[in-house]
Amino acid sequence: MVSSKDVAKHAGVSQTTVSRVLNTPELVKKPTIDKVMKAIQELNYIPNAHARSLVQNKTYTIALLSGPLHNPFFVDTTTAIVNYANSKGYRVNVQFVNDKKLTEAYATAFEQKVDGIILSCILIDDPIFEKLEKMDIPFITYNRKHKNNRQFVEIDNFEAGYLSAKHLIELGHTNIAWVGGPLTMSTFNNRYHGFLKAIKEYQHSVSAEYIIHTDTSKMDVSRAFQKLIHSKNRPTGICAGSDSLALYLMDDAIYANLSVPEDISIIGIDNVDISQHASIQLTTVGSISKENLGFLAINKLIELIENKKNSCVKITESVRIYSRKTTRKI
Amino acid sequence: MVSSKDVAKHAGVSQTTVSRVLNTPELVKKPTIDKVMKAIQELNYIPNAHARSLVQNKTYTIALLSGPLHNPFFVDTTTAIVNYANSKGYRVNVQFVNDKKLTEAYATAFEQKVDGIILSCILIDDPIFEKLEKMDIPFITYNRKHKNNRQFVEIDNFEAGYLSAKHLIELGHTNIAWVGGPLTMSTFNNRYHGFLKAIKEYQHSVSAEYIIHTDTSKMDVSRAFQKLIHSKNRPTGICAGSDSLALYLMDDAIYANLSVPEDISIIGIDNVDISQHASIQLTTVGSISKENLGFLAINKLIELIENKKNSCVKITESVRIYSRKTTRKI
DNA sequence: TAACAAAATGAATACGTAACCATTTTTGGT
DNA sequence: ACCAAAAATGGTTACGTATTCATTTTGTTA
Repeated sequence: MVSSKDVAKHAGVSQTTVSRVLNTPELVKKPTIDKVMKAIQELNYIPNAHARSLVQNKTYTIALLSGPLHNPFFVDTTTAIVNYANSKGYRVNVQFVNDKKLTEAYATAFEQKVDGIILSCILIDDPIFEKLEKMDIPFITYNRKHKNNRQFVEIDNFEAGYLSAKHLIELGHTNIAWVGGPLTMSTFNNRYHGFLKAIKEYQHSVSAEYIIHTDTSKMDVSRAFQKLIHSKNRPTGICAGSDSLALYLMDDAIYANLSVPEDISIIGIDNVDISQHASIQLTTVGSISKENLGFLAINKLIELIENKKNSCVKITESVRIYSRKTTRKI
Repeated sequence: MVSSKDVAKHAGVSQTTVSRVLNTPELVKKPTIDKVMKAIQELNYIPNAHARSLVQNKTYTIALLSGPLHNPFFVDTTTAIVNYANSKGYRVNVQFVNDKKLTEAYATAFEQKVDGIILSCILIDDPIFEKLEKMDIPFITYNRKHKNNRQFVEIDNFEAGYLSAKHLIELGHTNIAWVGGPLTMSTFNNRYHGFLKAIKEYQHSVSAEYIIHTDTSKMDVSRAFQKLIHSKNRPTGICAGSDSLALYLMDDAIYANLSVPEDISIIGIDNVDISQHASIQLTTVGSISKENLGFLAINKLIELIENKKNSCVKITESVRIYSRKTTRKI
């Protein structure tokens, strides 16, 4: 591999000068710069980022621990995160974490000595959190958060759940189901409690007979759906804990020969990009702001990295209903 | 930052021994291992991957230059690539490349001294190709390929285009449009020529009045669609150059109050995961094999990296029709 | 032209690890 | 108990860069 020493020799200067040409050319005479640049071209020299990291203790690398892309929420956030980070000169190490081997994912992130970590997949009570804090690397969570989280970006999950239920109630639904993910995740937890609040507000007229907390895999959701539609008192509307779940439910509904929303209304939360597609037109609750949650988070993370200010970043975006075609008056 | 030297001092051994405990523990006595491990725990030591890279000239990092995730094809491939690479102990540096700043993307990949590069975004005539070869880093393309490509994984694009047109012809369509991406990309190029072949085979009875090669952005596709439906002789079926384009076209069709497939048939190519969703059920052409194209490519790339065998990898997967709900008899 | 400041360059070093070679300790066979 | 071989450990170096400090060259002023 051709190194800066090789370039130096070839150009008849010191390695120091080569380094200067690349980093502080204003300290180098023009003819010297030319000589060195010529040598760089001729030898096809490319500086080694690892060696630089070693001496500068700065890697220009960020670890992203994302949920899987079959969840469209993570499609949107991953895009926003990677693109913004790249535009700021950072490389992004991506891992798609299933909650099983989270620890492993962290390990590889730590070895890289990344400048920062951005993650979604953390549980309210996750023991990994303390390890993260010990690392003394800036990190931020988006979407989900830990109970002790100091840096996070989320939507107002409680309000989202509340608005979701209220939307169906106001459309006249009186038997509403909840299908959400594990309550160990802050998102589903808060959304569910928001949902409950709305139901309770209308307790005289509305009931939620079916509350299902399921795993987020397609199969588990299908199982939940089957349970729902074969129940004696089939709900007329389902509040899904996320758009991803809502899409799964729509899939199940259609394959069960139920029309959405004619036979059953479905509402999601997150307002993922794909929910707007004409073939889907999912009614959902999402951030008022157009800024993607991932963008907000990576933005703040890079600020933390570069300013080293220990300021707390706690962002909770307001939400609103995006009323589309998967819910209807009853 | 705590280094192996710190651990060594704390454990009363040499740095060499610490290194051995982590890499070749079979060469170290049990009690010594225990001492060292204890020190590692106590100091919360994590080895520095960059330093290791420097001395071993091996980074366990792969650069992935993918197309954007709003194209569902890249959702599927990115998932497959990242997950497989991680399972093999490789980190993946992801970049979502728009064709403008491709060069920049390569630059950062090169600086990382990655072990290998996996990329989709390359043009048939791309000048970057020679730089890539010069780098002497194993690389492989998936989906698209360069005219001189030695390592690639693709589907049989010509056949795919052919089957796509043939499908509509056999359904009785006689006025069929083509909406594809730039012919500078091997995919669209071959698919288009396959399409043409089918049209020509039935020349007496079928015509393709509208051939549109567009950019792949939503807006450009919409423009193409508008042109099509406002034409004097509106086609009854559209062969889209990819599922991504097909989905855009479906979106446009529905918003233009045209039913798919009642008013217009649309067929894609790629058989992306989302095309199976009950709300979409896109008829498409895709690989017969269940193995994702990205998986095949990363698999081969890691083989190339680890065996250093210079064998050519040229994989062209056979394709078939996946007949769903967006095309109909006429 | 001398004197001195400023600009330009170079030599040596550190970063954290693995690898190589040298040395010490242990083991096993007589 | 002794010796050779094997096992275990340590000292030193290299990887490729940026940085610090020292030295040389250039430019400016009296």
